[in-house]
Amino acid sequence: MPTTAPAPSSARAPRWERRKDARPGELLDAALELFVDKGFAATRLDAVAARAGVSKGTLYLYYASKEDLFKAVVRQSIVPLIEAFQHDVAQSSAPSATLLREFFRQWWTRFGATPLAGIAKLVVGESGNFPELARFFQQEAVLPCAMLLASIVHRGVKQGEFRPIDVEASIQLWISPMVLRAIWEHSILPCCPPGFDVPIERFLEAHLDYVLGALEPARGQGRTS
Amino acid sequence: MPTTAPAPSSARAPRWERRKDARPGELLDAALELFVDKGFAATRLDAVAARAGVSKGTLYLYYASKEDLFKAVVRQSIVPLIEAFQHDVAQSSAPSATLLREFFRQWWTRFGATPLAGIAKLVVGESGNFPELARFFQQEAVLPCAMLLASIVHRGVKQGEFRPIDVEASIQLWISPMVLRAIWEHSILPCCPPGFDVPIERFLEAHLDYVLGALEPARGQGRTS
Amino acid sequence: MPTTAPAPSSARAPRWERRKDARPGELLDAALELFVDKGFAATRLDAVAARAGVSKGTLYLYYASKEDLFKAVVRQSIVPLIEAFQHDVAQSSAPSATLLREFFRQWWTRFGATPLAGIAKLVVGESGNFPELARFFQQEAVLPCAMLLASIVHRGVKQGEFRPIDVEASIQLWISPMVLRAIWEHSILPCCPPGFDVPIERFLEAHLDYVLGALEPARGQGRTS
Amino acid sequence: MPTTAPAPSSARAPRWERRKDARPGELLDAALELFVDKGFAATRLDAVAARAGVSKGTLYLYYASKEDLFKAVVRQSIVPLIEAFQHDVAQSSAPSATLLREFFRQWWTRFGATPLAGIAKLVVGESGNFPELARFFQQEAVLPCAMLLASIVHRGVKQGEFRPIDVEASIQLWISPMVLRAIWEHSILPCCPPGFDVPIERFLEAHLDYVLGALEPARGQGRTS
DNA sequence: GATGAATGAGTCTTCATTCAT
DNA sequence: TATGAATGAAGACTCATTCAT
Repeated sequence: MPTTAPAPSSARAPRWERRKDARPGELLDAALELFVDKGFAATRLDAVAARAGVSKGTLYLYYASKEDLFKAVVRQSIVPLIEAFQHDVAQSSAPSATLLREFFRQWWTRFGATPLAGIAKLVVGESGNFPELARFFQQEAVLPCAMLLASIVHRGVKQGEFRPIDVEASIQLWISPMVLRAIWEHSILPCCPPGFDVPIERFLEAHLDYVLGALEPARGQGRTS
Repeated sequence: MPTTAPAPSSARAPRWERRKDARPGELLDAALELFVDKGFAATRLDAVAARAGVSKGTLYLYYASKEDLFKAVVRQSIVPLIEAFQHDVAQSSAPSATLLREFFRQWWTRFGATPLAGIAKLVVGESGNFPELARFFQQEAVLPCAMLLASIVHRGVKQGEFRPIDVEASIQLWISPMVLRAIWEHSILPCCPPGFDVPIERFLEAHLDYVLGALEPARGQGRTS
Repeated sequence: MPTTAPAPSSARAPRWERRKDARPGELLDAALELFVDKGFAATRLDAVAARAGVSKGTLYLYYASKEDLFKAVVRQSIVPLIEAFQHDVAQSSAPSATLLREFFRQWWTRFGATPLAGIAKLVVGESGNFPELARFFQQEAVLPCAMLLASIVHRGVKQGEFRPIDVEASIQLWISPMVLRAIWEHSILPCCPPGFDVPIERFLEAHLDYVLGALEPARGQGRTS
Repeated sequence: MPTTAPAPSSARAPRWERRKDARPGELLDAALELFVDKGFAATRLDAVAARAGVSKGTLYLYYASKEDLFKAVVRQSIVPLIEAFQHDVAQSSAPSATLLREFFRQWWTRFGATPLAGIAKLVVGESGNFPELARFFQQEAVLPCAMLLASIVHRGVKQGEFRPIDVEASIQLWISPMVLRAIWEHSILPCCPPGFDVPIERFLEAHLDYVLGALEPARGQGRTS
């Protein structure tokens, strides 16, 4: 026979590969995208498996149920990001204003522009069905960020760099635009011709302007409301 | 007609309690609560019917499908609220600062503290599955509010009451805390012992402080960022 | 138009009928046959539904799960049969030997030749997976029968019609051939060219012979074993 | 051969613990227990493998399928027991009554008190799904026993030790208590507080009493039924 | 109009079996 | 030979939708 067909033993692609270590991460990645896009109930495990390139049964080797997978997706997306953030940000002795700038810019880079933004939307949307995830999110993502921001502000006030303010209210006010913009980019925006289109750079710039303006010690103390 | 049949409207007890006219609203109310709480997929029509006090089949006399009902819930919750808001707010010739205060306070009263807040959460959560609803929401709820706020600011600037600013960015920044707080109260907050607890009054006060502070014409013109 | 086609409104057979009251019984009958034939795990609900002439979903209107259906099958097959047996048998003041004959003949007519025989086989086979059913069977079927038989024997002994014996052991010995034959006819026999073929009449005759022989008061007291 | 490879058999620890020869038996033992307890369908091969201390894949090195394993369990449990029984019992020239006693006592020792009792329950329970096993059981276990018993009785009758009787019916009647008791101890009894508790010794004693009583040649010839 | 029994397509989950290692 | 990760067909169960009453 004149054909030069390769030996059948090595030419055939294996029907599947054994990738015990890599699988959990791949599954979580696939699941994350779909859960963020469609929510818990509307995500079919078939789709997750297909996207991860495995069969449906394989999912169950790593996660005991759809709910389990869902919780793992949320938990494992949050923890490493938050830890890195806490570790890296605000460790310096730079002026508090600089730290604040850094905080918001980093926040966007690390959360707003990453899957965590999708997770925020997801947790908000599913909180009615998975309250324990909402609690987890609050404890492990929201509060750490808020505390970090609060500590920067407190330091600035103590050192006279900032004027004294209502820190708790301010933190909510200042984090909100970041969080909502992140959520928006994973929900409304992909569906719509954007009404206003403010690029993130300009958005951040304006935000920092206002925040630092409000903290400026020189400014007249209080205003009649 | 010679028959002696009694007048159908009043002569005997009706076989069913209620009239055709009141039904749609009652169904929408029941559906709204459940959709907001659980999302589209996890809401069962049985539950909606039960809450509305009708049978499952009756739903189909008024809405052709679950999706239809869902869209009706979203649309009919938004439209009247927005219309009333546009009509009532900013019709006065009061100082722009006063108008602005009024805008935010009314916003909270009319949206933040009403079912619409739940709708916002719902639309954000379901945008992946119902992009046309997201578009509708953007067009009918988000943009009108944004335009209203923009018009107030523009007027203030033109009349010299406010200093000139980046209006588009500012609007996003200033609406965000309101919207996110509204969403939060329908998602994370009901599940959690609140980490920080800032009452809505204090929250609004601080917010207005910052917004008006940023618009104050007296203040130093710009800041290097 | 010259066709005489019947009016379409009345000619079409309805897609299904509403038979709320009759359904549970029909479902149980269908399930009984299949469970007895194949056991719990190997019986598919599709098959039960098909045999009952309904769709799979209809099963769940009446029984919450496969297990529920299974338990209902067992429970509701046993109770009426046993009650009728207890009520009808051994109410007479006939000679105890006559009563005894009647007991065994009725037992076969009412149990051995009815679905209950299949249930016995089924419960025995599934006892490992459904111990509470085994307990139920013991309490509601086995013990009542045993007590009835015991009471007949006790009466006969007290009245001098029977010689005294070990009642408990005897009851087991005397019920066993009946029960095992009943089980056999629902298990091994349908599969096999029967090795020995003893018709039920001859079987009962021999059985009664031995039982009454053993109870005969005239016979020599005891035998060296 | 000049290689310095160590002798494979003893020089290093084998990568796997056991040898090919012992495996099949160990697998069968593990499978027997589980099949008897749970039946065919409800027994998972995982569980069998775990109990045998091997991996699931290993099962397939010895048995081509679950069904294969099942049949092997039944077949290989029966054959040796029956063969030994046939070989040992009824080889003597003792009085027929003694032989009969021996038969029943041995039957209990060799079957009633061994795994074969579980097999009987299993085959009865699975006969609907595995009729060929039922046939096998009938041929290889039931009939041999019955023939053995029959031959003893026939001999006794021929030698005038027993009175003439309906042998076929009697055999069924006399084997039944043994078989049913054996089945019972592997099904209902483990689940229940026993209603009556007759120890096996007393049970056998009573049984032999009746059987030998019925065979007593002295007794009045027949009885009207 | 109103009901709710009946339907059946759709999804999660299990598990016997295969096969790369 | 032994392993156990991967497969995929099969089955229980759900629930939006229909329709006889």
